[in-house]
Amino acid sequence: MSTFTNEHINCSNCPIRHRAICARCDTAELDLLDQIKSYNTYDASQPILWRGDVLPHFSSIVSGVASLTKTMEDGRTQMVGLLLPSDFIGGPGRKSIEFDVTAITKLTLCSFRRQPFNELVRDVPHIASRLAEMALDELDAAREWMVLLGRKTAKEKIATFLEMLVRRVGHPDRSSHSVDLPLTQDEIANFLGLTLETVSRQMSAFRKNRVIEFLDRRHFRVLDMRALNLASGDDADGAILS
Amino acid sequence: MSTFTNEHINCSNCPIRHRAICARCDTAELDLLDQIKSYNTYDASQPILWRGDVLPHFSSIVSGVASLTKTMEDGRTQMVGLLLPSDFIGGPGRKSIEFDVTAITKLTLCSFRRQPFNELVRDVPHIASRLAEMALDELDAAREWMVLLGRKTAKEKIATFLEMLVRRVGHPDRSSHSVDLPLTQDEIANFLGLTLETVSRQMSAFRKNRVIEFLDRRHFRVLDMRALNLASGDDADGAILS
DNA sequence: CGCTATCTTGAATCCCTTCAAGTCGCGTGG
DNA sequence: CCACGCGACTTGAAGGGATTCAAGATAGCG
Repeated sequence: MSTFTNEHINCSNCPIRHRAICARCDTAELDLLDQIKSYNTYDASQPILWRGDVLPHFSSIVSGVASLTKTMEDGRTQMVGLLLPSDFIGGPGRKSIEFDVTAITKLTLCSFRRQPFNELVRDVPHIASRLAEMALDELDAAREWMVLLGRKTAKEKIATFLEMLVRRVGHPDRSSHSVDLPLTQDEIANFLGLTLETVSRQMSAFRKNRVIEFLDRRHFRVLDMRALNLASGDDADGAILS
Repeated sequence: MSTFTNEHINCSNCPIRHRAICARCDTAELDLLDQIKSYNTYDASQPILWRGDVLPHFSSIVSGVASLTKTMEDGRTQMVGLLLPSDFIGGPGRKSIEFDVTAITKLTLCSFRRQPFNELVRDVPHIASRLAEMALDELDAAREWMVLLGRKTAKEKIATFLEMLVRRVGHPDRSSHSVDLPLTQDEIANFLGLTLETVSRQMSAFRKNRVIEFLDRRHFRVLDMRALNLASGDDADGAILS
């Protein structure tokens, strides 16, 4: 089970205060949210929700990484979302969830009770419009990922994935700092629609060509960002090479 | 260019009145929308927007079918959305669009001017919350499609696609009525992350096995819904079905 | 220091793609 | 009226990129 945290973090110190559902709320609106919120923490690899589960909360990720996956009857698994801080789970008019949610790293959620949260969405435009905006951002990201899943080669998939990691969890000062790689190769395979062997082979190829280097299994550094960009297939002149 | 339609359809007669962005609006709110709306029609195959275009409107599809696609530099194309009546284009905080939008059939859009629409989203909770809900529905659908693109075989992709058509554009009285197939096999291939040859082969296989039959190129009938459900990979055993 | 999860690498296989050569259906113009 | 042309679809054969199967290497942790 998850650990309920009595500690009631003050919103003004919250690391996702200006990116999450509450981004545009004033102090009065934060008070309303504060009355219905609670915190929960999960360990790495811990399941949070199963497909079909009733959603007791609308939750925001405060820290850590979670995955959204769907597994077919024969075991084939596809990750359909990588949830990072400020990403959310649930929504108005949603009693249950369609996917499995799993903590990938140690995780903290800020959760709002469903019923009163729905009322806030109904009554507070700052929350409803921010939620719409965030859902549309996620929708664009999901559609971009559909291009990767449907049309990119294994090499392009890996390059795009590494690029995304650098952009989303990398240090602002790009190449000189190491990037955290929170996923195993098996999880990466499920994210990219590949097998773990193919992920290993492509990663090794990038290592051999000195495009990336690994400090340990969980940390890598980009040595040649241009090569990575070219390999991702998203670049105009990327098609000319490779 | 699109044809501007002077005809000002009354919202109360609108075919998508209870499914679109305006679904929860009262008459006063409809009046606000009415003041900033206009209608446009497009011919089949006509481009509506290109990737990167400035979005002058937030638009709802009133009738017809449109596609949302992304094409890579070397020509590989992936459809990332099939827009049917009540689906929308645009959103608050979106000045431009990330994908190409094309009319697949003759199409009618109901469009709201961007700036005043954004103000309505900001001020009218009925609109903001409905928009959030619709965006979340689209997000779930996109994630479901990611499973198809990442993990399903060609046969499963075709079966899932046909199932979806029956559900979304088919007659309520399932098997006895023909279903409209608005896409060419090339477009289907781009939707499913396949080639048109593979689409043709799999369709032929279903035809030979008498799972479906074609009345003409644009209309088919499902002869064996159970076989289709089994082939889609979504059901444990195909047992529980309508 | 050994156990186990994770990752690597090779070889064979397979599903889908690619390339090629048609057929089909329909609107148009001679 | 029907031949023509063209877009859409079909079908076959060859090829290839990713998977599958199978060992083994590595590393993180007790």
